[in-house]
Amino acid sequence: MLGRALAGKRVRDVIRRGKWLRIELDDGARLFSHLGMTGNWVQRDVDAPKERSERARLDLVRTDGRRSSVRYLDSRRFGRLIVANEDIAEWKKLGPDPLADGIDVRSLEEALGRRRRAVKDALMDQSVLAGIGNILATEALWQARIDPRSRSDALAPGDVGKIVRGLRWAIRKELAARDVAESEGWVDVFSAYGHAGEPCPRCGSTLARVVLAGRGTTFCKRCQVRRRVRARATERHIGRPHP
DNA sequence: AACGGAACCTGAAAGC
DNA sequence: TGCTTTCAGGTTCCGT
Repeated sequence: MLGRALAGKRVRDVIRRGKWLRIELDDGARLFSHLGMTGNWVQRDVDAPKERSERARLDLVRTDGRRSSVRYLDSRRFGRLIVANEDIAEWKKLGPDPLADGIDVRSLEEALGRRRRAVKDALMDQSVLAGIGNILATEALWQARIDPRSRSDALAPGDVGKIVRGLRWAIRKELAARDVAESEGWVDVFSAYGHAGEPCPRCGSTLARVVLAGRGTTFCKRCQVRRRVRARATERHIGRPHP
């Protein structure tokens, strides 16, 4: 399956957008990889034995002539590996990638203003921004002092700017933690994520946990303020005096 | 169209 | 010491 489509070919390009990786081969075939929750690519010796959660391996010859083996590990099997001859739909519908493209406040404002879902849910929509998941959305909204349950279209002027700064802060923090952890283990640099029941690092109030769009969501009820849609009277609701 | 909830899996940690 | 429950960095499908 994978082997048949890939064997003997040369890797032309590897790029990441959001949570997807695209490995392009010299004949135009592409291998798409999504890690799901527990997926990971690791490098091993060519002779290294198969590991418990190993789902795939690519053995290759590097440009310096050395042989190398990369293994795809994924205990929960939520990740995906897809071979195709053109870009897959999941790839094509990805929104701007914060690192590759930057975040444009105006277009994010527009995308969020079109949705009525909870703002945290909207931020995790991969067509809004590529790569934002539960951690970054949770941390960014904590930093922005916005209640994650606020409706996306209820954000006030200036809120999207705060969210963008929150996202940049969260991404920078997470990348720095990655460097420290050196791919092994997990460094907890989070202010809210995973700290439900503990004091908010900013105001000391106890962090709350709710479920939003099926995902655990931690936030501070005191300093993350809920935005509400302004109650706007429409002609249907007012104007005509009852007889 | 858009929402909530369940399903897909395995494993670690907490609860009893 | 077990046995059960809960939770997990994500996405997709299904019913309302």
